[in-house]
Amino acid sequence: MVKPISQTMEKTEKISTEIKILAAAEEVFLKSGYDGSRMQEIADLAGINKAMLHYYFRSKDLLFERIFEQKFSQFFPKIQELMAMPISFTEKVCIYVELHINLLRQNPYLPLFVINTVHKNNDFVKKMPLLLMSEFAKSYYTDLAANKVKDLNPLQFLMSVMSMCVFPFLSKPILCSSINISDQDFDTLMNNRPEEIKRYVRAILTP
Amino acid sequence: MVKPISQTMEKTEKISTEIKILAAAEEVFLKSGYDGSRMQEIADLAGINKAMLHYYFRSKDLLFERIFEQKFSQFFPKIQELMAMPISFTEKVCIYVELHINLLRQNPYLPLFVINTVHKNNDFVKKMPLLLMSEFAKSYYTDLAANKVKDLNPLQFLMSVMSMCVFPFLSKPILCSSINISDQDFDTLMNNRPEEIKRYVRAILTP
DNA sequence: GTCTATATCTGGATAGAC
DNA sequence: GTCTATCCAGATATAGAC
Repeated sequence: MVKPISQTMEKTEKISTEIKILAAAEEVFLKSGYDGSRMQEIADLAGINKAMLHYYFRSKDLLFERIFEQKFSQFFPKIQELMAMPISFTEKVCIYVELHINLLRQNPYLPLFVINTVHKNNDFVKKMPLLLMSEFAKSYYTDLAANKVKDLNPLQFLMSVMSMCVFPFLSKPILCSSINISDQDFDTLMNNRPEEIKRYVRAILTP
Repeated sequence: MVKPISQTMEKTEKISTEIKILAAAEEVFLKSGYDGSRMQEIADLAGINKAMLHYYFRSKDLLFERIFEQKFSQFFPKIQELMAMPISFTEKVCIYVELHINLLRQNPYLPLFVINTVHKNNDFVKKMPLLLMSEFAKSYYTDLAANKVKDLNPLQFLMSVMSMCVFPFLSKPILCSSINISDQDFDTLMNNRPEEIKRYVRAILTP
């Protein structure tokens, strides 16, 4: 590694070039993906020269990897504390729904970006620790033993909950065109969505 | 239009070049999208020369449009007859689930292809007639008046049903990596999925 | 560290022989 | 209709002055 690590943060007032590049790269890559993004576009947005991108990150591939690893870890909300809480499976799922939808409302490009990248090269995902499902499943079986939830396939169920959270953001353009609604309408829809999903979750899980 | 229309179908035994190109283009574009696809790759797969692609379809854009329009119309299952049937809303939704999942099992690349294309250029979707939602909603309100279904937001509900059908195919790589399952395991999961979703649908809709 | 200029390569598109 | 050869724009990457 011959990459410089930002070492002049305390001396200068202005934001370091490295940070500016990372911010610009994030914006461009998230909106357009790897193939659709141009180094020139990133340079323009960062207000610097194309050559600087290579000076700091060597290649488009390396810059992209840096962005992806950072964003992928944000794709699912943090649920460690959630799992440790002394609440029922149903309640955990309800809180998860709220966390995930709020996260996606703030990062609407995240799902398509992550899915496309993994689809093209699933080596990316192999490096990531992803124990979300199994953590949830444990909690489910505890409550099943206590007869607090209906007997079903937890994998299918959790897949369904995630689907209901994530898919609307992926299909937004089709949805808005097909039923002719505006961006504001969509936002209200997503604002009401956690409550709606939570009703479904309770209807499905109640024994 | 100076494009030749395949006129030698009845004389020759061999498949016309136009058909071969379309088949190859479909495969490549579906797997890699517009940006990720190369004209050379399509030519190789069709077993012909790159120049022929331009002879028949003039440009990459036009060839892509041709493929997209054909595939987009397949993205949602045909539901006209379904709507005309004298069955309840709940039953219609259940049949829809089965139709859509079977369709996607046969065309697993379709969702990502359609979503990416529309995301890049939503002019594509504007040309398409998409009255799936409103047809379903009408049926819902009929049954609501007869007290046969619970009172809820039909748009949110239908969005949820579609999410549960489509999203697993989009997230397959992440899912398989994260819980460490094989392609066969995924296929069994999708084989069982319609029954599982139909259980959820009944639990949510039953008053 | 930052710039300009340039090298190099890739990929879509065309010309022209057959 | 089909091919080979080639053109040319656009994009990544590097060289070298400051």
